[in-house]
Amino acid sequence: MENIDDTDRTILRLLQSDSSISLESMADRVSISVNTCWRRVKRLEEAGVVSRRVALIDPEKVGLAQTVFVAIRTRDHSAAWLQRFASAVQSIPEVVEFYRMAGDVDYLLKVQVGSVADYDRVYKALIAKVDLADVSATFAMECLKNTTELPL
Amino acid sequence: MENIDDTDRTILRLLQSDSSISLESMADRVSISVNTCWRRVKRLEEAGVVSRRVALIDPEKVGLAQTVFVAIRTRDHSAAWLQRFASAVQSIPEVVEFYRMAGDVDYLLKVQVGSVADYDRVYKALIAKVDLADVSATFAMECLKNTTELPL
DNA sequence: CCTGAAAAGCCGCTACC
DNA sequence: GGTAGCGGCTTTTCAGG
Repeated sequence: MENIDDTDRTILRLLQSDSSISLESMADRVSISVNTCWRRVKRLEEAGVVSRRVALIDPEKVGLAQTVFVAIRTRDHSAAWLQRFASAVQSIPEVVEFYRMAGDVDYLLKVQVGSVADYDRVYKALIAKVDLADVSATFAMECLKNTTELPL
Repeated sequence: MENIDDTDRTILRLLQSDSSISLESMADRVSISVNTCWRRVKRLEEAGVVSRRVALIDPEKVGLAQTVFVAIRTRDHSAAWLQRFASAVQSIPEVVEFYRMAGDVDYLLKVQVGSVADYDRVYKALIAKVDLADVSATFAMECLKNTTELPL
């Protein structure tokens, strides 16, 4: 999208903190009419700035409070291999984030599971699918912050 | 919450993939009445299983596509220091995730910014606030997956 | 063309069976 | 757990700047 002005930014800030807010109170806060506010929201949605509306679930309440970061070094660096590797990792639902990195770690995964034993299952599933040079896991002891709100 | 059955899990799966779904189509998919479905959703919300409903924003569309992971080793390990450190880091909006880790890295941050130069500003703000033994950043080159959906 | 007001219709919510 | 009605919100339409 070309133009995102301050009003849009305020709208986005409100929506990413609570998407169940009514158009009326949103319009109030932004000091525009309900209608104009509605059009802006639609425009932001259609442009893909707002990519989706979701419910966030408390990991503790569903027994998935263990976060594990997995640093991976690969043996093979060909495009074809990467393709296979990427789709294999993406299809694992416990892998909630997956990045190709700069530096000596090639890939970084964030895995969300219930226990260390659960992680081990994911680990085994991972190494069964692709050949990896080095896989090292670090476990989170405590989550001090975890937000989906971008700093707009 | 005590009891989360398969029906609840299906509801949660639907909600965390698209919270704008109507109660009607949700009830259909789960094969229960609209009323019962509504009651279940309310119950899950009140129990805090559904912690919030938010809009997700495409980082690329707002110029915040640079993800940086920051590994921190601390000098001081007292409870008072941790308190100060934690609230200082939590108040930085660019820090979207923040974990105390097991292993030789004490803390891991995920920082969402627009550029490497932006990260440098966050870095400077960070070290200005607290005394740290070691801060090392790794930059993500490509995001292959990033979901808020837990593996239920 | 864009904005604001107001009407129409749908859906969430409640109350009752 | 089901049904029906009310109320509020989204969405559309229309008039004015």
